[in-house]
Amino acid sequence: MPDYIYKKIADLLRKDILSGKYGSEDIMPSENTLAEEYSTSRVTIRKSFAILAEEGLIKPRHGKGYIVQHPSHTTFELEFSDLETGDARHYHKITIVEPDGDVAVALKDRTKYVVMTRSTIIRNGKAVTCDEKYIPYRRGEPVVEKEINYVEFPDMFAERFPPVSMWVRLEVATSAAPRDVARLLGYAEGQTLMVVRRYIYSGNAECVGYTKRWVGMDYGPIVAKSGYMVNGRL
Amino acid sequence: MPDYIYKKIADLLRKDILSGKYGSEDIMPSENTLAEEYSTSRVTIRKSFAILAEEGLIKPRHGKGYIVQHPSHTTFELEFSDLETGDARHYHKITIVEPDGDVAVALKDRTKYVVMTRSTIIRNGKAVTCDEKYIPYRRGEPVVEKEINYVEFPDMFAERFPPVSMWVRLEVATSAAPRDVARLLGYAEGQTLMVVRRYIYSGNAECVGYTKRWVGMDYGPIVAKSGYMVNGRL
DNA sequence: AAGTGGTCTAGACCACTTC
DNA sequence: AAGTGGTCTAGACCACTTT
Repeated sequence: MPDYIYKKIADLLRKDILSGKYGSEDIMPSENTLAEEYSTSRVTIRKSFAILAEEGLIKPRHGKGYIVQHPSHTTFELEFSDLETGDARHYHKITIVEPDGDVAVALKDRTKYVVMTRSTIIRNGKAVTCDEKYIPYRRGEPVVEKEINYVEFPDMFAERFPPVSMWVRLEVATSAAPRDVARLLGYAEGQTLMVVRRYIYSGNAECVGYTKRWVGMDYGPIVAKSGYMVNGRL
Repeated sequence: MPDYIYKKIADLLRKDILSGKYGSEDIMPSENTLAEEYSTSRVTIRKSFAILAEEGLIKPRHGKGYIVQHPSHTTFELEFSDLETGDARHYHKITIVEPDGDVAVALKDRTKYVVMTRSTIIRNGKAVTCDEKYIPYRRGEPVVEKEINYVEFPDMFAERFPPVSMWVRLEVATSAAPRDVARLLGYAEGQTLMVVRRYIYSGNAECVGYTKRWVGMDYGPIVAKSGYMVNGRL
């Protein structure tokens, strides 16, 4: 829609890269050359190049020029949130337990007690995941009401930590379902299921939360995407 | 090291956001205000804001101002490549087969024959994954030598498609291991294993390749990361 | 020495939002 | 009408790379 100069030029240059006119390791025309060619200022050309650089198509080299770099497709973007659109969540259990096994390892035995929340995601009337959340227990805090209201993790910790200083490690693996989980999802005990684990770390590298999602066969795969987009479309 | 003005100001503003001085939904001081405050030009302030916007900490609103946005940690970055450092790859089989089952679905029955390559990744003397690759067969092309030499997918297709116009869909799920796979990885037939599938699409949305990785228990989890980085460190 | 990208300035006009 | 971000210009000086 907009006839912005920098955008137009970026589109033209991108096309030249995608079409193969400029191949990998080639050096693009210089900023000054293009500024003159398109009768515009150098700043505008820089803005066009900044777009392509952001997209990973070129890489600037001081004193040399912009070098064409075709992407290698080894980095993927994965979307994963607690709330999936159209799904319902059922809460089954909220208890205070002593951490053991992977929970103790994840939270590094920092606290004697953790709040454990167990819930399932219901899709088409069937439980497709079994989610467990473990949060260090703090004496004197009202537990049940709080935990049940917060579904998204960042909110959960908003009052304890500045949310922006947290980060999450996500793991996907398989594991044998324990009795409770198997029953909720309708499988035999010991059935191998996909498990998504999340470790929530605070800014000072402390693990302040741990979640485990047992994924049923009906849930579908975990999906990630990679590659080069044009106009927001792959 | 560098005492660039725009970087310094970006650091100061970031600190103010992380410390909570500016909370979510707050409006940052205007470009003109900050330009005067720091005795610099508006363009330089814009550059500082551009950094924070790129990091996802603020969002510009035309006519209003820059609005603080604390990240929600639902997007993860996943690294996945054929070559893992320190691992060896053994090739077991290269055949030309008629696609059926998931292979036929993935490649949409576009070709009568596909080249199937089966290999395993060896770690500490043990097969930890079983990888299968399916590529549409083109009559008259030298198959075996080519396929065995190319391990990374982008290279594999470099001569057929401009690599930059490709993208990859990655799926993680579980599935029962067939006989051949189970034998190679040392499990019983039918054992549930984690499976990573990749669909390689060309620019015109055609699926031009399909890979399946059966992941053994010793391989470790698929890992992704999310969160806010400062100075390249989480 | 010449050319490149990297930073920075001091203006200008426009589109959008709020009062 | 006033303030905001969005675009754009025509210069300037610097650091780096190549010749």
